[in-house]
Amino acid sequence: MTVHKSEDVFHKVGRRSTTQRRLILEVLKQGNGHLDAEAVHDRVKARDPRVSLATVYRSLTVLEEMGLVARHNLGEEHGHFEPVVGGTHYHFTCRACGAVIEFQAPEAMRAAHRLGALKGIVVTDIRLNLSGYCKKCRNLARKESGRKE
Amino acid sequence: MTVHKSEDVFHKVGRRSTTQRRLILEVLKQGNGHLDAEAVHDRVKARDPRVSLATVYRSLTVLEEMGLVARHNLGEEHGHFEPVVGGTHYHFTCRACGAVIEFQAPEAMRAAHRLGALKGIVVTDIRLNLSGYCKKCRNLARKESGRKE
DNA sequence: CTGTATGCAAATTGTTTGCAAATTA
DNA sequence: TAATTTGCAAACAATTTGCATACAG
Repeated sequence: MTVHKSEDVFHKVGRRSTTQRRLILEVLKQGNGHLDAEAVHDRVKARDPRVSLATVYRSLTVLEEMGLVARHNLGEEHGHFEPVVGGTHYHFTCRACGAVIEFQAPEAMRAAHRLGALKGIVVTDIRLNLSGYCKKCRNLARKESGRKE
Repeated sequence: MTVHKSEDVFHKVGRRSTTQRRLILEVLKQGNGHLDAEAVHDRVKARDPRVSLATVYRSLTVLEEMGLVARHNLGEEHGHFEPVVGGTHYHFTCRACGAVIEFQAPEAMRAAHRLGALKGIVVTDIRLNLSGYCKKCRNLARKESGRKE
């Protein structure tokens, strides 16, 4: 009778529901949605100082396997995580201020799948990452010709 | 009179043209196009054993800054590099055999730029990575439900 | 010659892992 | 109680960096 109590999601996949895991998931949901492991760790520590970074990583992996969290390599840097909520969306990252803007791109999906069909490929994952300058930083785009940071 | 001799590309940006840098660039151009730092190092060492991995990394960075080489995070793993040759293209990576297939996607570019215009964003870089199963491995797609590797 | 580039090894960063103790079911 | 999960610290992989030496300009 497929129950849907949030504490139950773990049991459904044969994993234990622990304080840490629930806390981490909660932090991710409340966060702006693009936290890296350390950011998650910081926020988690704020509520329970004894949670280790290792546990954060392990839990993120579990949550990812459960399909509750998605991992992104936004700026080609280290990993960022966000809770899986609504439909698929993609990311734009501002090279100047680091702001992340999400957007939908149905065309991209359609194109990708068309391509797949064309080449006999099964596309299971589409990752579309744009980068550039957001409205605020647009003006700076010209200036930045030298080394950054 | 903008000269275009290959040895000159370095001078144009105020960098020295060294044996190592030229060798690394050459290796990249001759490679299948998606080598990681170590693969580059191996191939370079085959021709000159004293070239260090550090130099490979430093040179790849330089070449990237010069726009001669592009860095990709294909399977969300570590970096892969390929020489910048023709037009823009994107990558599909097979989750089973690791094969990388390049493809064009003009629609994606158009969509991305349209989006940019729409939101007042300047898009300077589009990264579209698909993953799934190539024609060969398509059948395996079903099987893979458990842990991988 | 002057200074940038290299080699080597040590340092960093991001992430994973072994093991004993704590916790969940 | 039995089996996961956690914490801690040590292990790792990928990449970067300090410094003395080698080489390009």
